[in-house]
Amino acid sequence: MPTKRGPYAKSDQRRQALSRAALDLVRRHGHRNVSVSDIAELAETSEATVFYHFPTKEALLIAALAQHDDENIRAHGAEAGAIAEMAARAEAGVQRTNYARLYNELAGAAADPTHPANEFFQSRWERSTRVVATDIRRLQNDGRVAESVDADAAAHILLAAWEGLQLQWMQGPPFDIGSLLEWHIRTVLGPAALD
Amino acid sequence: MPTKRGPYAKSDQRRQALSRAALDLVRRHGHRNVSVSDIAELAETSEATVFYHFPTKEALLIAALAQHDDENIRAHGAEAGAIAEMAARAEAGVQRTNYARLYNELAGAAADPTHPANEFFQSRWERSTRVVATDIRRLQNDGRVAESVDADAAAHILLAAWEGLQLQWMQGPPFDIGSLLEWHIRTVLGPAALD
DNA sequence: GTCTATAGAGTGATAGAC
DNA sequence: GTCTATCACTCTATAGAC
Repeated sequence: MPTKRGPYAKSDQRRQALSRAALDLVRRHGHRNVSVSDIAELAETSEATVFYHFPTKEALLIAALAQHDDENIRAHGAEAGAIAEMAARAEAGVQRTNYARLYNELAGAAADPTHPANEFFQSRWERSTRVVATDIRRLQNDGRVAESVDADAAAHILLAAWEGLQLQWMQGPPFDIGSLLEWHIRTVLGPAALD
Repeated sequence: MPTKRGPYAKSDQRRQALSRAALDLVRRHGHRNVSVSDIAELAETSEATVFYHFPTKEALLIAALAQHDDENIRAHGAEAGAIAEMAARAEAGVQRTNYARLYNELAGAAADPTHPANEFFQSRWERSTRVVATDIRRLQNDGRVAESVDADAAAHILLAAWEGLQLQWMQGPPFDIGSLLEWHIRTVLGPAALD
């Protein structure tokens, strides 16, 4: 992995600039209204150059998702970042709506193991599950969740339900996602989990 | 809504033929490997004609999803169809894998309310929730599920978790989705729900 | 290693013929 | 109402210049 001062410094910088530009434009206009040449223009390079650094438009959009995660982790620390990432879809505001739409579409497309976003989502999911399971074990140590609860299974299900609920919520019509999630957590982990 | 003998008979037939051809090709090759002209060819018409009947390739693919549902409902009856539709993603085999990939990708894209597939998924989701909630109430009448369980909330959460699990399962690596679902149902509805 | 020029395929939009 | 011809745009692939 080359660093900023390594032999691939220029490529790294270009890729970064392109990821940032892509994320910026996606947030403002939505990924369907952004063309590769728009991104190239904002990053002050040519469309052809973009396709030297990224094989497809999709690959560039995946890099934009990763860029978003990086920003969150940088802003809130690694663990907070991992939790924040799970909440990404539930966030409000136009910026995040457009981001979440890209996220959802790529998450669906990544159901194909050969899809370039597959690896990204797989490791993201794995990280999220680990963080939540750890949190559940902490609650068990505190005596707020019964020892009989299978922390891994519970983390798995809680995240899956979260994911499904957020997708459904974005497809509308609106419903109270917060209370449903709370109800679910108390049902799975026990009534004292959120106290 | 014009019927087969109404004034738009020809258009209806074309649309049907195109939906069928699209579904057929998607199942065999995956939607990313199918071009509109491939579909036109199989339906024995021209690419330009396809774009007269469907505004975009995506609209045609949505019609293919609906075609799949229609076939299921015709084969298993309306209620069985509604249940079968929920299981769509968990189904095995190459045919259904390719179908499920299209389903997942469009479901994610439909998180945008302006997306043409939004209405399709919204009504599908509404139907599924209704069927499952009804089933839960039946179990309550039979005394196998406690009356204290909120049937609507439970149906909501069970379907959301199902959706999320299946998406995650398709993104791999494999895990035992069946036991997780069973565990979840027993946790939410009570231990006797599946007896 | 980095970038450009260019050609090709696929998609989407339009005007007009039947 | 149905269909065709045609064009513009975006994305992809490749060969080669710097």
